[in-house]
This record gives sequence, C-alpha cells and structure tokens, in this order.
Amino acid sequence: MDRRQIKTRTAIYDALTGLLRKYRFEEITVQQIIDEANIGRSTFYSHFETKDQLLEQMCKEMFSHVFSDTLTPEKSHDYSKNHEDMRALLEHILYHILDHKENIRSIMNGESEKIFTRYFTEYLESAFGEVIVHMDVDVPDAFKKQFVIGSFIHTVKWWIARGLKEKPEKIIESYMKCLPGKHP
Amino acid sequence: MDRRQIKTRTAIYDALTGLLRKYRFEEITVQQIIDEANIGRSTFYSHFETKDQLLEQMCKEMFSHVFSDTLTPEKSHDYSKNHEDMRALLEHILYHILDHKENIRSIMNGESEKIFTRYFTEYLESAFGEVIVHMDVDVPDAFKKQFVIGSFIHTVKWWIARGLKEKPEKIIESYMKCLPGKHP
DNA sequence: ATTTTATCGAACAGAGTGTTCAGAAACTTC
DNA sequence: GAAGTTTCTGAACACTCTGTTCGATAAAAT
Repeated sequence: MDRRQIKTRTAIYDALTGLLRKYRFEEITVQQIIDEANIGRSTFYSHFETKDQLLEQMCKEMFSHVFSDTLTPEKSHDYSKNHEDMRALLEHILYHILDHKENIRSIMNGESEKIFTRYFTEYLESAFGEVIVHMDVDVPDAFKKQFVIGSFIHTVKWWIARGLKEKPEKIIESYMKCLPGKHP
Repeated sequence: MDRRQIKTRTAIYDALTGLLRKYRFEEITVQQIIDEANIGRSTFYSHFETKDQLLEQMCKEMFSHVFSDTLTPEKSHDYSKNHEDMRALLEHILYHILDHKENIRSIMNGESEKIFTRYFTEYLESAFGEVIVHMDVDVPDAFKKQFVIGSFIHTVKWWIARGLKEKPEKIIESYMKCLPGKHP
C-alpha cells in the first residue's frame, strides 16, 4: 500500500478519535475531520464514501484488535461445569477493552455506541452461543442466550460508562455470581 | 388549549408515527413530516424547535401512558422475599407495552431507541432501586442494581425486536428464573 | 526519466434546516 | 355578529453540510 494512503488514513482515524473526545459523532462534520486531519476534501471522499462508513470501518478495525487473540472457546468445553474457563475468557476480553480505553470511551457516545453493541453481540454469540444453552436453568434456549449475552454487554457498557474503575476480575466475579445456574 | 393547536399537534404525532413505520428516525426530514401532517412549515416550527425535540416529547408522552397506572412499589415490600409482587408489576409493564405495540415498535429503530432506554431506566430505578439492593446476592449494591435493571430492559428490547410473540407471563417467568437470589 | 498514483482545493449542485413575515382562517369575547 | 386575538399558511430567505468534479501539483513506483 502506498505510504501516502497509510498516512492520510491514520490522519483521518486520529482526527476522528480526537474529535470524539469532545463531541458526539452526530455533531462532528466532515469538514471538521478534514481540518483536524489536515487533508483535502476530495482526499477524504476518495478514502471513505461517508462519515458513517468511516466510523464503521474504524470500529471494525478496533474490535478486530480487541478480539484478536481472544481464543474462540472450544465446543468441547462445557462452561456450565467449568466456570473457570469462561471466567478466564471474559476477563481476557475486559483486559483488551482496557487496552483500548481511550478509543472505546470516545466511541461510546451517541450513535456509535450501537456499532459497539453490534460487533460485541456478534462476537459473543459465535463464541458462546453453543455452550450457553447447556447452562442449567429451566428457560427456553433462545431466552437463556439473550439473557446471558445481553446482561454481559450491559455490564461492560456500565463498566465503561463509569470510567473502568473496577478491576476486570472484580467485574467478572460479580457478573458470574449474578448468572443463573450452578454456582460452585 | 385551542382546538387548532391540538389538531396540528396530533397531526404531527400521527405523521411521525406513520413515517417511523417505514423509515428510521434519522432518515426522516422535517419536510416529510410536514407533508404527511398536511401543515405549513412555520406551523411545525411554532410547535417544536427541532425534529429531535418532537421525538423527545412524543416519547415522553407515550411513556407517561405506559407507566401511568403502574403503581410505584412501596418501600415496605421486600421483593427479595415476595417475588409475587415484583412479578405482577413487571407483567403489568409488559401489558402496557403491548397496548402501545405499534408506536413502540416504530420507536425502537435507530437513535430513538436510546430515548426508550433512558426513560425506562429512569422509571425502573425509581421504582425498584431501593428494593433491589435487598436481594440476596453477594455483590456490590451498584452492580446488583445495574444487573437487574439492565438485564430486564435488554430482555424487553429483545422481546420487542422479535415481535412481542411470547406472552408477558412467559417472559417474566423466564426473566425471574434467570435472576440471582432466592428462588422459591 | 518516465509513468502511474495520490493529494490538493476551489468551485459546484443539491438537500435540509430554521426564520421571517404578511395575509388568511379559526377561535374568543362582548 | 362584529371586533379583537390567536393560530395557521406558504413563499422567500440565509445558512450549513454533503458529496462530486477537475485540473494542477506532488510523491511513489518502475
């Protein structure tokens, strides 16, 4: 890839990230991004079709980092019996979020929060979907799934909104205590 | 209040509600609302400052209906011991949502979903905030609160997104089975 | 050195926003 | 039911933002 392209692309990403610390995504104009990134108008539009597409791609890239070395749990693992494996994986995710602290907190305002939720749900469903249904509670599988994943995502959002003060271990411990099923 | 004002106001509400069935709120323009409501441009702006303010007020009004005769639970009730009272109240809320089925499903797309969440959280916190902390789980009070309320709101959203197919009783039953604490 | 590719930025058309204002229409009051 | 008040109307306006186009310029690749 051309060095110039890389340069402008990161300039745009940095500009948006910076602006997101001060303004909600909806409030930011393309012109502001262009000025902040110090690039020409047409250059922006040769890289991204719209402002929304920029956000989409930026989030996609970030989440691919957040979930990169997060091992997909083996189907053979039974998280209803082996809470330790699940705990480790969830903690791992929180630590990754902690790494991207600045970016993620910026993204969690306004419309862009939905992208977070979308990617997060997608990932968790593929990672845990199968194993969650083995949990020991007498409710429909679909319900169980939405409850476990939904409450986790909500908890993470809550954690982020409050400034990521608590340690990941503490959050996951509380979360798992609140989950239904066997508690060793 | 002047009959003319009432007429235009409901015309605007109806127009937006109708449009929300076809388009996301972000996509709808003030001009579309005006055309659909058959009113003059300046009339719209004499009633509402912006499109966002219109949505805000419309939601506010709707939720005041949804929660109107929903009794605020007495502090003396201990929902950790008396699951029946809590169950009844939650079911009641779901039935109210069912009454406003059309409106609520329209609102639950795009940015407007956040308003739903905001009002819902606000209400539940004032209704249950105090009593939830008495639930029998060994986690910090703040965590307990966010978990119970957050997972409930998520469950309701999930229920709405899937078309409100299940009966309120069924949803609340599953929800309460998933909650931590004593299960009689 | 030559060719390819990326950037620049001004200029442009188009869509939407929110305001203004004078006249028409509908309500209220006496 | 006439006079006065309030609301509605809709065209015109200034403004902001978007996304495109294009010739000139600079940087990278071969």
